[in-house]
Amino acid sequence: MAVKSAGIRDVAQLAGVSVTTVSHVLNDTPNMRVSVETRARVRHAAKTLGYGPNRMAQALRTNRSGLIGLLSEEIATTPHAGRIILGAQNAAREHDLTLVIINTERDAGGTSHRDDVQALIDRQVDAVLYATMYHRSVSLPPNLQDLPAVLIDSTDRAGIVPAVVPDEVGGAVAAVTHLVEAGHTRIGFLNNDDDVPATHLRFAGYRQVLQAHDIPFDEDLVFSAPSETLPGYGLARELLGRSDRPTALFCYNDRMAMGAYRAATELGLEIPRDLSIVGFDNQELIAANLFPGLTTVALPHYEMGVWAVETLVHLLHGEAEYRLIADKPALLDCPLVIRGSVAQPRAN
Amino acid sequence: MAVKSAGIRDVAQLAGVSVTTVSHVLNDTPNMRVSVETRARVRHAAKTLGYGPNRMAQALRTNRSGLIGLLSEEIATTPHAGRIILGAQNAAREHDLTLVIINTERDAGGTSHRDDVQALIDRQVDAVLYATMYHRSVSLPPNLQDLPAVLIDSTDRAGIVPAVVPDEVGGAVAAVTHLVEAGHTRIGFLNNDDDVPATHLRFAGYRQVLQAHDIPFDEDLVFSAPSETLPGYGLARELLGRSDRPTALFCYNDRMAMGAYRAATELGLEIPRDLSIVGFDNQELIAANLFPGLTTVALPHYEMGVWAVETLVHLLHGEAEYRLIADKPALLDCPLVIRGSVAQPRAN
DNA sequence: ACGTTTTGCCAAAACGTCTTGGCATAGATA
DNA sequence: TATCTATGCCAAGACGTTTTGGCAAAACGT
Repeated sequence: MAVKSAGIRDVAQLAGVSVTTVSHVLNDTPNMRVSVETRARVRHAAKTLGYGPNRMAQALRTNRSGLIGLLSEEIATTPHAGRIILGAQNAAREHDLTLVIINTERDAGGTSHRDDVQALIDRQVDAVLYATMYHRSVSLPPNLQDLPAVLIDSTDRAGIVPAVVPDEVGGAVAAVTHLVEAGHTRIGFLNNDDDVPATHLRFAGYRQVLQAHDIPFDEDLVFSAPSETLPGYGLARELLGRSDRPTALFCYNDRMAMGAYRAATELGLEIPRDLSIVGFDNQELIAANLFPGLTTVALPHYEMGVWAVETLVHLLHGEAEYRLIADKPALLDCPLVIRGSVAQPRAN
Repeated sequence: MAVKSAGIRDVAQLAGVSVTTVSHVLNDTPNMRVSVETRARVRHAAKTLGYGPNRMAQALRTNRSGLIGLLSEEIATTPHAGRIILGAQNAAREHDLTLVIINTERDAGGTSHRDDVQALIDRQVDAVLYATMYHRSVSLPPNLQDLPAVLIDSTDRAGIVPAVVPDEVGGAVAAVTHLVEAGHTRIGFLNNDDDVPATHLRFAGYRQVLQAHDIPFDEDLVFSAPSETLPGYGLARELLGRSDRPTALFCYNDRMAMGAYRAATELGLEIPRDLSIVGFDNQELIAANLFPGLTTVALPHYEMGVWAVETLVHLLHGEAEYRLIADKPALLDCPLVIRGSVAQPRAN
């Protein structure tokens, strides 16, 4: 079945040179001394034999496996992880690296995470990507310091490892600005009640926009609850039932927005005529399938995957200073995705 | 940074034996001849040094990399791919194999898929998993025959490669039976209109249940449209607007079911009191977030990932005959996930 | 006591590549 | 012409394992 493929020796023989020369030519060894004709002959021979280097032998000799490990929480639960993988994979391929994936449990106690990292180290990965399911601050397993690493969607509590996270504030600013520019001034905010960065940062973005537009902040317009559909429904029900109800809602995430849709329907409010809504996360399955489509903010999962791999490559090539990058987490843009849930407020 | 770890030589030295002996002991080489005491000494030495074998050297020597490639379509688009990855990864880990993932484009023309397979071969994977995004029949790139392979969620048009797919008929039977057992006899079916296996098989399951329960098949209760929310809404609207409307709906997938929910709401039908609905796919984001939760059929993505890896392992160990397995695709169970969208039909 | 088997261990080769330190020849410099 | 430098190439060792074929010593059989 598996056909034994040509080795460097076969190429050497066909080209009539030594293996040394073949290696030099195919690797473009800096300041090698091989005549132009010989190079051509070698390249030709390699091509006709369909030669590809044996990665294992290469790895053994050079001590670089070309593998990079992606440690990802809960791959299954969310499409987000998928986009990270996709971005990382594409970037890796660009640099002739191979992505190996290990799933890890979110809140596994004890040495579980350390074991996962160790599993990757045992497999000779050159570096590791550590991706969490949502933006938060983590304390890292100690053995992660044994090799280059980059954090995705989380920051190192100790501030030692480079990290990339979404620009939550910017995303919230984009969302709320969109509402303000449509003419809204009474904008409710259905926030998450977990103590995670996103909670505070999206709220900060919300306030920032109000202030920039001289809209007074009204704390009666801000409610918090677990970031699920049902609590979102409950909150929206309450907020929209009031006589001085807001004309627009900014929701912590798309699931809460989904709940708000239901509340609006039940109260006889038509979206976006009577109520504008903006979500966060751009969960296609929800946002694109609601009626009307939910205008929301996209998280840059794909881009974070790419960024992380690119950064690793720089690190591995020694082109970048580890500490320098680790200093501040990189912020990636959260673009607004406009669908159909925002309109001008109805002239009373 | 990366600490150079102990090699087999260090272990040998510490234990006072030759590397040969160490290798034998640690690999449990069949009918090796090493005294019990020596084994203990070697094991102890290995442990104290924290020895782990260099996989690259191992791979080079044994010509087995321990890598298995997962070629997956459109990782990003769907959580389904995530569950396949998760299952495959867990099973791989169980067998001390490492999963490397390559994303491929769904309908990429030309030699694209062949190139993807080649990329994996070039990376010395021992075998490959080929996963498609939804159940269908494919023609495989020729170089996939150069090494063991298993198909996930698709079948080989040529019938050469082993495959595992969901038991669509069984799933549909479970869904419709659930409705029948709740007392429904007028059950509408909102089907997909693509010519893919699932379309025909789920329909077959639907008919099968009717027949088994002596319920006459009424073709006016079966509608087809693209399997999206909006078409689902349209179909449901039409079907439910009629005077002799069905008391229950079986939907091709959860998105169509989501559309049906909306139609029901607009027509003043309360789910499940006035209308029972069963979906297919168990897309958590939709099914768990609708009101009430959607009873639906789960696809065995995780299980297919596991099955595929297990099968590969058997193949690699030569414990199973390739042709034998390839003969018929394996069918995996599609269990019913009961939430809140089914009830007895209302006594008129 | 002598051959034979079994037990316990090891030396050395091999896997396919990269890399160091050469050695010739040709051209340049004196 | 004699020396020096640059050019073009190669032999051989190393990376860390596994595996083959052995060799002593101990155990066994007669």
